[in-house]
Amino acid sequence: MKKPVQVYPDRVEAPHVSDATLREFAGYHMKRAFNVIQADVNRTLKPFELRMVTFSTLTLIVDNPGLRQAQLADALAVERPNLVVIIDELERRDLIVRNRVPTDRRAYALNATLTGHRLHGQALAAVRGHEARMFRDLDQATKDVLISVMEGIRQYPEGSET
Amino acid sequence: MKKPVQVYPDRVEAPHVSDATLREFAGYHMKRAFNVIQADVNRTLKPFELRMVTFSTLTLIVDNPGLRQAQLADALAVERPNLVVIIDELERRDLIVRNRVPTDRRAYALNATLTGHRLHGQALAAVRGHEARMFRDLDQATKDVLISVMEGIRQYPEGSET
DNA sequence: TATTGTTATACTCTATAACTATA
DNA sequence: TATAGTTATAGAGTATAACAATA
Repeated sequence: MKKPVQVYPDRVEAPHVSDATLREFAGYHMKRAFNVIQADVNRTLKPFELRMVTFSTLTLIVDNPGLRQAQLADALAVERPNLVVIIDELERRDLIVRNRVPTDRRAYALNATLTGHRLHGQALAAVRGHEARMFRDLDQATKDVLISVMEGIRQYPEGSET
Repeated sequence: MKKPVQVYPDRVEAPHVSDATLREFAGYHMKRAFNVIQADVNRTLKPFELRMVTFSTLTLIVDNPGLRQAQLADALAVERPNLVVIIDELERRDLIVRNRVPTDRRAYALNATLTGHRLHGQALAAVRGHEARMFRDLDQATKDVLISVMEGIRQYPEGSET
């Protein structure tokens, strides 16, 4: 079977696009790779009607019963107003509940329901499968290096222009 | 069947939030790191009134004179419809021009103007500064590993669930 | 005064269907 | 019929200001 012939008659322009300048930037490669990962994880979570952010949110609530929204927003690096709609969605699906905190009536303590725990267990297994798929070519040492580099970048303060 | 008991009596608040489950995922770390990078590069490009995507687009046009929009969209991994507004923006600012291709009147050949070349030169220097800032703690070997890992992930085909 | 959660809003990014004009 | 560029639209992600209730 032969390649489909792409005819570009007396084309002057290059048939292949050079991205030599962009390729020097690690940030460019990260964006491209992250898009692939994001798409794959969302595909993976689709059967559970979860997205990356709703899965992460549910995970933190499962792991930290009684968490408040402000703490959660901080842990997820999500703005408080944006978290509200995420919490709304999880609560509407009866995966979590907002409980009033008796000692501070401004705040809510967030807890996963039984349904939430169950769904989370299933989704977690699926996400682990996704992770294995995405990083199957990496030995553990390389993956550890990758994670420690990401960790280092994440902790740069906002205005760290030295 | 009884409802799960939701009692969290005299909890003040959890003093620290555990993200132990999420931390096992390289994809989670990548998201967080990429958000930091994205914010920093956009801050860096603000003086030029460019964003990450408009900078990348301008770069490819500078490096590949006469590029067509479909090739560009493919190279940037951006959908064709989304590229149109990006090209519109760059053209409105007189950074690039759409030239008709005489041999194929459906297509445009994209070229940077003198203004576009100049702005790109300045922006490129700034982005190199950003990159040095973000990855200042990495030796070149580690950075090369990072890039090759990202490259590998990026090239996974859409439905590669093995 | 400050904080928690909320509403409203806006801009960006991503994705798909369908149109037009050409090939 | 297929392709290049376009229009329209919709869903997410991200960010800020301002408000009510409470501390």
